[in-house]
Amino acid sequence: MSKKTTIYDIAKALDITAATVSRALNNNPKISDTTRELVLQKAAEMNYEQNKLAQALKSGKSYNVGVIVPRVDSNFFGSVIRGIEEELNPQGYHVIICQSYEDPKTEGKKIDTLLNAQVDGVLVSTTSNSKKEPLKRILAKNIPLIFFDRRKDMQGVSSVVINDFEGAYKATKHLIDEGCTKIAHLSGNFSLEIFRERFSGYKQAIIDAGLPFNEDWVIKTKSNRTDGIEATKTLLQLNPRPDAIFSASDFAALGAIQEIRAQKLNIPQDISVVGFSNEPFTKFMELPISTIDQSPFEMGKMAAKVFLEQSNNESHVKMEKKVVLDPQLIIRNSSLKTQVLTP
Amino acid sequence: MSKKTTIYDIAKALDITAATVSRALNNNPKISDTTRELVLQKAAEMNYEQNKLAQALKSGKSYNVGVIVPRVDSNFFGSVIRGIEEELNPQGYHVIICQSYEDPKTEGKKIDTLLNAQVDGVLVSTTSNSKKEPLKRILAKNIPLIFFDRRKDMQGVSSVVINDFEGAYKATKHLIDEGCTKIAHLSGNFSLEIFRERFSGYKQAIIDAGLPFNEDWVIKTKSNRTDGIEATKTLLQLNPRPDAIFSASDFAALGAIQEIRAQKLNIPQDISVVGFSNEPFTKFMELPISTIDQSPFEMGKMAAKVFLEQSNNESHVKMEKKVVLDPQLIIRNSSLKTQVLTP
DNA sequence: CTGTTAGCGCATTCAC
DNA sequence: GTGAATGCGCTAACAG
Repeated sequence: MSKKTTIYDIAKALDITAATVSRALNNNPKISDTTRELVLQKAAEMNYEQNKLAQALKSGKSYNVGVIVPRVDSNFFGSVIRGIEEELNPQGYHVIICQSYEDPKTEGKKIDTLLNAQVDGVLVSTTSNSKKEPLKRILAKNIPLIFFDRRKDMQGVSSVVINDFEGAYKATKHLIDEGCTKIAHLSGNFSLEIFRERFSGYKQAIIDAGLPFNEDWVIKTKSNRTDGIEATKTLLQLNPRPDAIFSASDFAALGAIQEIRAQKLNIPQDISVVGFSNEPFTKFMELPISTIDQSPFEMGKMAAKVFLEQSNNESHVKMEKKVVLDPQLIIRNSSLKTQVLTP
Repeated sequence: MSKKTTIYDIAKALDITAATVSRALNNNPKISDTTRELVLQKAAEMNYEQNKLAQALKSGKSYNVGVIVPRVDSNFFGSVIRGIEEELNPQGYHVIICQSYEDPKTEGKKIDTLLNAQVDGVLVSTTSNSKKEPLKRILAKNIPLIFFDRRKDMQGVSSVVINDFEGAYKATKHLIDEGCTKIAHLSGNFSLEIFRERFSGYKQAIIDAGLPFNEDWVIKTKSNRTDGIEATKTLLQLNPRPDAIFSASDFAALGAIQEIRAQKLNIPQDISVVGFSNEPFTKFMELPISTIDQSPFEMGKMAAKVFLEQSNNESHVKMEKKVVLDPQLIIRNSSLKTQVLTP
């Protein structure tokens, strides 16, 4: 392996100084076209490649941003990350991925190692009970911190989320429009704002429609199939029995559907179901599931854009920007009584 | 914001020299326990945090590894990345994610920027026609290069893949065991080794069973639903009609199933279907799809382990390690004629 | 326009 | 054991 060539090597070869080489390479105006050409040519010839590390140390800018998500192997976060990467890479930034595994302690650790690594920004989707201290350490260093999807109430931190209230409202309203009057709700962990909001949207839609709100019809579940099944078992024993289920998660909705069918009830005739997240499988089912799309890809791009803005903002005034994306209701056969969709 | 504290700051505070501080912080044996304690305490007190960038520049080790995948928003690659991250993070490495979008040119660019960023290793799942030059540039720098899932034939490069031949063979054999004799194959892009291997495995299983191999029953498709539908339309017009379809992709298998049902044929009675990849949706379908699991998580962990080995290998002997994971056949109702599975 | 000097923060010689 | 000096590779300030 040939040792890597530095600007000194090419300076020596051209009998000029390293500073000049640097200038040529960085399109510094204070340099003659001829020497610039010379340097560029020689650089190419010698297979010169800039050591970003040295540049980073010197400039204090690493061109790395850290992204912390609970997990990367989920459709939602995968898509968000794709959006982030797609937006940041053309700007010369690299994306460092970290997983918190929903654990606040791990999250804190990852934040610290990212900080050590001198990242230029941190984008995070928080865990259900993130500690603020590590997050504050980011701010203390004047490094842009952006929340996406799951935020925490912190001054000076921008966030990109969807309007979970609105999404839930739309879903519930849709069920009401389809003639449902006894709408149950599979809710999530209330320590996460997103689930509180979805619950509120659900409740508000019911109240706005003049329907009675029934505590018994709200069941907390984890976002998985088995919890959806269990909760639905409970719901189906109720009297009167709900005629619709709005689930705050697609996976729980899937469980609901399976349980409903196991009990030989018809969807959507007997019970309509709407999920949340637009997981890929909801579209592929034989009975496609109505759901709320969170546009994760756009969320990622938007989070990246907000970071870039913040990053380029020279002034030391902390700006706090809240971007709220509009969720989209996707109506499929699991909730469509009034007409049949053509696939 | 207080300026970040360096080893000089803490040296000054203790009236010793930076070198000593560095030694204390790095558990260098040549230092007295007392001063070490003193330094550690002061460091904590002053909120000292090591600047990995400076360390990286000095040591030549960035503790960053680059991972290049066609896309990050797929279950398979998401899981692989999770495995990689899970294995590498405890060792102090950060994972930088790049997407090639299946484009060899983009792939080359990402490789170069990763190289500039001084990554300590590159793990890549190649595109269908990756150029070797950028990949060689990695090797030329003596940086470990590991292929996973999609490899390229290159000397001195380790790889972690599954045995695609075996997977396809198992799937086809299973269909034969179930009594199918006219087995069609939805194949993928032959410029990717994985699809060539799957085809070979399919063909071999048929030959080994003494069944006739029929060219017409092999159709090239992209890994998506619509291509699966189109190909299946063609297959169903054939005479004799195939009684099974082994698809090299779950998405194409899904399309096949939808088309078969659209034509009022029964699965698996009339036609059995087996996919490939164990995408999450295959399990959730009302008619769960038999498929081949590629254990992406293990693949990621293994790729990371191979990197670590290679990285710690002091000798300049290039080692080439090939890890081949065993694919697992997952039998579900789309191909199970002989008995009914309890879910 | 170009050369000189200095420093980003750290770890590693070499002395003592 | 500890201090002094040096360099990783690059860029910026200041001269000229």
